[in-house]
Amino acid sequence: MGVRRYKKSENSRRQVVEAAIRALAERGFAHTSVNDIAAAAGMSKGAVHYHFTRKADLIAHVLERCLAVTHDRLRQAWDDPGSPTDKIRRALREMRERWREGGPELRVMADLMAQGVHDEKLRAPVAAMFQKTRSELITHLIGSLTAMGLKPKIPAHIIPRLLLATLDGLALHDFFDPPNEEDHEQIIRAIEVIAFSLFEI
Amino acid sequence: MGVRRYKKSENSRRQVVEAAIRALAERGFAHTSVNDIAAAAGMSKGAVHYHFTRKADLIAHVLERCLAVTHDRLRQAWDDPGSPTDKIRRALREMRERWREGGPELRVMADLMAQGVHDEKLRAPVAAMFQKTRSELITHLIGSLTAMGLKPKIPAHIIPRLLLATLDGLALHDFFDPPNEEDHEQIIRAIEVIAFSLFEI
Amino acid sequence: MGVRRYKKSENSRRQVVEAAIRALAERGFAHTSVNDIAAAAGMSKGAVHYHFTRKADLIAHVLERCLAVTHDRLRQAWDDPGSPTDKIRRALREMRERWREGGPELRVMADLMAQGVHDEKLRAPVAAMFQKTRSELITHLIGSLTAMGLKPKIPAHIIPRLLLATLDGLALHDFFDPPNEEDHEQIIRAIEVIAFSLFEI
Amino acid sequence: MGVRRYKKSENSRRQVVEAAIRALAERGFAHTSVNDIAAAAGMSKGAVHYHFTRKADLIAHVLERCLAVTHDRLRQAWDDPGSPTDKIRRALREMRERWREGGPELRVMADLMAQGVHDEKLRAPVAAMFQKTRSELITHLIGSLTAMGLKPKIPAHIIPRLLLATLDGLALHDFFDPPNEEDHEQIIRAIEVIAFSLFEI
DNA sequence: TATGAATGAGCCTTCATTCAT
DNA sequence: AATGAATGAAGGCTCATTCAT
Repeated sequence: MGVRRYKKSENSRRQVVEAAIRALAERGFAHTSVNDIAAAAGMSKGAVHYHFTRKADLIAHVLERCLAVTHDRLRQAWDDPGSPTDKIRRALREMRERWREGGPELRVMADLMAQGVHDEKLRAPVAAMFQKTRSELITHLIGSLTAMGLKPKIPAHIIPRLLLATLDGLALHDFFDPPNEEDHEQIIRAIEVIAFSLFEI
Repeated sequence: MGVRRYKKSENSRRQVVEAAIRALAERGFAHTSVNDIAAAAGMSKGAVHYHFTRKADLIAHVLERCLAVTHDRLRQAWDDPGSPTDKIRRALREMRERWREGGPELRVMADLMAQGVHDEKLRAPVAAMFQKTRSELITHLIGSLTAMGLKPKIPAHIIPRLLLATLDGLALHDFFDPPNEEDHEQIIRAIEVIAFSLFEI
Repeated sequence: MGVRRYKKSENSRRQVVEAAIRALAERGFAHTSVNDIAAAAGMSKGAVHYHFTRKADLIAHVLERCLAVTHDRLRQAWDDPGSPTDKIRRALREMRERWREGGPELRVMADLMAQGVHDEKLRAPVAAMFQKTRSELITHLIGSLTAMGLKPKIPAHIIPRLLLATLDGLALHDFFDPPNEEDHEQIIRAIEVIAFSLFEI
Repeated sequence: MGVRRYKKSENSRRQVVEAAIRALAERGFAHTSVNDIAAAAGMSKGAVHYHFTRKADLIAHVLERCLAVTHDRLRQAWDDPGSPTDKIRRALREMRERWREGGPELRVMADLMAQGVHDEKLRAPVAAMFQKTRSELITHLIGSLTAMGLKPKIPAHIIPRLLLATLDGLALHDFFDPPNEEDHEQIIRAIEVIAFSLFEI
């Protein structure tokens, strides 16, 4: 009952966050004002600030949401049946595909990542995002790989950093200079090679 | 006298561009105003606008310059003597180190990328930068590796994309969540593992 | 039931007024939002506006209340026992001390004055406050002094104005440039000198 | 020549300050926006900010100017010929008169004084104003009085504080509850009594 | 060629006020 | 009687751009 009372607000908050993601994906952080977000959400600027006192608050929630969406998809890919090798292949492929389609969440994440280099307010949430993603990956991927009897050649906690960095970096390069379909396939294969190269056979 | 005047202008333009690079590296595109650039150049704001009517014009010239400088340094690093394996190791290490310092290049690059994602005018020069860097790498690195009798497991032109993406991605991750000294060493080792894993032994 | 409802409303109104005084004393009119007052009253912003449609309404009631409270305290201070000279000394000292703490009164007073200077609606109540305080003082202080056989050198009704003005003025000066302990003592002595100088010996 | 270059700017700055005084006198600090000041100065908001980066900067200059005007008048009153007693009488009278006419400068000073109680940014400049006024007074008044062979009953540096506080306090009371002409005369006489009471005969 | 002055649009934020419930 | 949600008007400030000199 008490909860009911906040339902409407929760809906509005969600609306704002989703509108923000849309707006940010389209114009980028540097060119998206609170006004733009309000317009995208079909609200007044004041309403946006009612829900998120500072723009930074909103951005933090945006990142959180982006992360959640990303993780959901990853988890789903992982939870589908198959051998560990299949899972790894599927997960890497899935992540790479997601970047490629350039869905709003990814664009936003990439944008905020780059902006965060110079914007102190963005730094903390972006760092948090990175850490969460890594710990997610370490749980699934590394667990499975070692379960397969593969022994990492380098400290296990380094591996997610390396793989995610590779995927993130590829995403950026792809954005500016998209590979053709064939190259794309080769790149995915190469990622697999890389991933397995980090383990003793 | 007419010539002189022209020359003076050219000098001033260069001054402005160089000052802009310094300013952008320090504060980032989003936080660098024309005023900042003017101050860095020891000129008035009006003077900057005299040389570059729009801020975007100036940025384009900044990009051009950055590219040239970056390539010069890369080539130099490569041209130092040593066996091919040494060269590769040194080059990877070199690139990684440069990123790590968080020097001007990273910041300017990050800006360009972020801006380029949403600014069509910047997209082309950024893409050009990526391509040039790759072709640079392909010439040297792959050449050396194959000269060593190593046969790539994947199409050779994919390899620079992969390696550079990895380095770029790592740079970003490092920025937000710097690894300790030990992890850093492991990461470099891992990069080498990755690099050589792309070739048949 | 009808009565009850009315009563409850009165209580709430009082709560709001008291919370407003607390909030205003702490942050000052210019920096106290309806939200702050609502928070101080443990209510919602909407509730405050239910009781006082305009913020100005509320402020008017705050003034009224402040006046009453201030006078009560003054009277109490005066009614303590002692010789007339003692009373005067004690009263002056008392008033000065109260000002010195920089307590709520000073802040509320400062607000009223500042607001009153430019807000016609507030002018009348502020003037009333001044007049009441003066007539209060004239009744007690002057009464006592003449009872002591002291004859004023200037019309008696001027004296409270002068003394209160001095105290008010000193309070402001002290606020911005607090005297050290020794100077403070000297100032109190000087006030006494001043007070008695207005009478024939 | 180099000086000429800044003439125009100096003029504009002065214009802004004077417009600010007018606007502040009319509406009070709390209700005067940078926009209002710009309008009063016949400029754009941007122009005002060009000359005074922060509103606080402008206010500081406003206070300075108010002070200067006030001091000029005081000095003039003081420099006119006459015996020291005459000078003192004339100076006190002059100061009191000035408050009474309620010229813009005085209104502004009173307003900022009161606002300063709650506004940290205003505090410093207001405090500076108080100190300057006091040191001005101490130079003239006390010097003359002691030159007359009058020995202060209280430490000399306290005297300006006391006198100015009295005058400031009276000004505030007068504003809200103006005395009639006769009382006004009595008040001036009383101030003289007070001033001389602080010295041994 | 270069400058100081000025502009105007836009940004984030605050806040009194209104309103449906 | 009271609340949470939403609004819209300012407010201070930044900044690319223009312009007379």
